[in-house]
Amino acid sequence: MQTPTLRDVAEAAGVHAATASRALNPATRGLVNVDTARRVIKVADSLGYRPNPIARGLKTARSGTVGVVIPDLTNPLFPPIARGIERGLEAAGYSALLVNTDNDSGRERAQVESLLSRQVEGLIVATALVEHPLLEELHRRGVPMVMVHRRPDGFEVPSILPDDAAGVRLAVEHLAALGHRRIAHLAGPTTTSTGVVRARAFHSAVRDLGLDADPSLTTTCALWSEESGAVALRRLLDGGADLTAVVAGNDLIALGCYDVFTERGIECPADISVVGFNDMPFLDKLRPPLTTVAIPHHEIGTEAARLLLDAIGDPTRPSRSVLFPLSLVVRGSTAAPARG
Amino acid sequence: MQTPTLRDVAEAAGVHAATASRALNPATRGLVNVDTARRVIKVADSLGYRPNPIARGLKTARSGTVGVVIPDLTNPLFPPIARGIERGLEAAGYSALLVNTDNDSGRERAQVESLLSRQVEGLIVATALVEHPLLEELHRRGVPMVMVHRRPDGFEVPSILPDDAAGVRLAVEHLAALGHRRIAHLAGPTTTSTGVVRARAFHSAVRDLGLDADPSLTTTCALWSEESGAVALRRLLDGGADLTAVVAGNDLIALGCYDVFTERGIECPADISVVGFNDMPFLDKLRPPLTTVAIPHHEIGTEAARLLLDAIGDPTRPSRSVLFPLSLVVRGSTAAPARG
DNA sequence: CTGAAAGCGCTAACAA
DNA sequence: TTGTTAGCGCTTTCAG
Repeated sequence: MQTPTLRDVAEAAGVHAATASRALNPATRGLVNVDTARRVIKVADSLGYRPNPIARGLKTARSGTVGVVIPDLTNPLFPPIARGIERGLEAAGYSALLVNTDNDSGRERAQVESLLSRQVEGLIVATALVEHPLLEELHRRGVPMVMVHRRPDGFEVPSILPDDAAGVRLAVEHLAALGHRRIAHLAGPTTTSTGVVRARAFHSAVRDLGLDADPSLTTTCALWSEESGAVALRRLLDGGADLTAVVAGNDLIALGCYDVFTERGIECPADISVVGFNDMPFLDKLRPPLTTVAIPHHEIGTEAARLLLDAIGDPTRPSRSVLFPLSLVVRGSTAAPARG
Repeated sequence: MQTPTLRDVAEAAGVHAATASRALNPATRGLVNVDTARRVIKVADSLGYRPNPIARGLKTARSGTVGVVIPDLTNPLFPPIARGIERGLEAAGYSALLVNTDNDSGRERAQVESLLSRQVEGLIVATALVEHPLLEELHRRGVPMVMVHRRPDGFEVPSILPDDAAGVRLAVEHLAALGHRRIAHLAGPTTTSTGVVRARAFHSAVRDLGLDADPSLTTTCALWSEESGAVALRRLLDGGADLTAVVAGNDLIALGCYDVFTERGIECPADISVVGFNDMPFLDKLRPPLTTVAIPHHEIGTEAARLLLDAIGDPTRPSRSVLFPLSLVVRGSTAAPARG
């Protein structure tokens, strides 16, 4: 015999299926005689009854699942967020359906449709390249939604963002405290909001701290990649930039700097200090271990889950966004400048 | 109006819902007049009809989903496997439901139950610590299943395994070719099949190649972790072991060796060469970049998906297992020994 | 080739 | 407090 159905339980307990349903559902248990309820529960238990959420979903249009849209699971940023989300959901009895989009808007649309047709009750979207029309359409359709690491510009959706500006400021303050005055910034692509926000924050931090605000100390990377970072630093150095420290747009860009150091015999941190951003895994294994700004991915995930559950519970609730504080992880790649 | 239902389509096309169903389902389309079918399809298309897989699943007990059970998504081993699985499934129109178990057998059981109750048609299990009873029970229940990176011992389940033995042999051969004769092995935990298999392969490789088969050159790590690796290497060194190279059970263990090198002023590869296993991300960024055995995770995932789809398609098909060839990625942590 | 009718497992009125 | 009756959206006999 296959997994027993509600009817089997009802029959075995000598009650009607509806009564069994009520007894088994904590929310409606109050409507049922305490003894009957107890009996039904016992029978269900002994039969190993598991409610079929599919059948339930068909009736209630609720599935107990939410969709999590991630551009690329192999990017170490996302797994901790995904785990945080799972953790945040499980207390409420929800579970997450993860999908990869590979940053392809066609795939993304298909995946989202598939999630929706599986009756997810809401979406957590962590994509940077989300195609706007899709998001806006979903929002109009009233799909509960939370964005992670990105805020849409046209409309109001709750979002969870790392406080990039504060993070960059931490990095610059740290370098300034060590005595650096000529700090360069290898900004992330201007096509990403993150890149822009961090660059802007860098400039205000430099200004506020009264450091050398030389425009020739800033350059932009074409991609968030090691190779782009290397290219950018070479460009700066070849242009004769006089710098003692670098704030990289993210860790990969910082890794690119390491490559240039090796290539040109530059000592880090003696000649140039470097700060990354993200605190990817294994950064502490580099030589020197990379100082970087850490993002609490797991907490961000948990919070995203909470916001989404809130939105599902009360769709009229005004959308609330949260900015997460970051912290600086000081390792070996930063030190006082060797020269004045 | 919400997403249109089959009835809406049928009505708009002037046919009965049953006919519309047949026309829309490629498998039954033959039973319907070609023109009618065409018309229905056109109407469905123009209405933006999406079949509700939940309703369908209720009837057919098929859901188009498979469950993927992963111990820890933040372990860089697994994301590429997950992506491979997704890729392998998508062609067949299936999608994957990912769950984390955190290596907790209670969680694992709960997650698997939840997957099953969501009508997944099969399971890809990548857990090392899978509690046997669960697996065996699932197997008895006839749940189609594929194991990744592990073979159950009591019963027959298709599994995809990296050819660990061949990988270890590659590592040892590489070191032998460089002139090493006294090679140590920091084995993974004996509680894991991987740990045991690699250790055994190490010993036969050493023997076959006529190297020094000194038992004092082998030790076992309590965990697959950096810290355990460091502890193990210290133990060997403190015991006065005379070695010029180390084959580590995996990359994390190799990283532990790096820590000991730093701690004790040992030069790598000049004093001691190290080979890892897995080719985690960013190993090329270490100083020195780690030579390691690479596992084709993505391909393994794709193949796992294929095997599972096969098993779902024909549950009687005899279970087939595949051993995946590995390759050695030579980087800077291995070189000829400095002394004879 | 197409329609009618039943039912997958569950829940939500409504009635008793 | 419990049972009856529908029906979620779809597929699948079974007739016609």
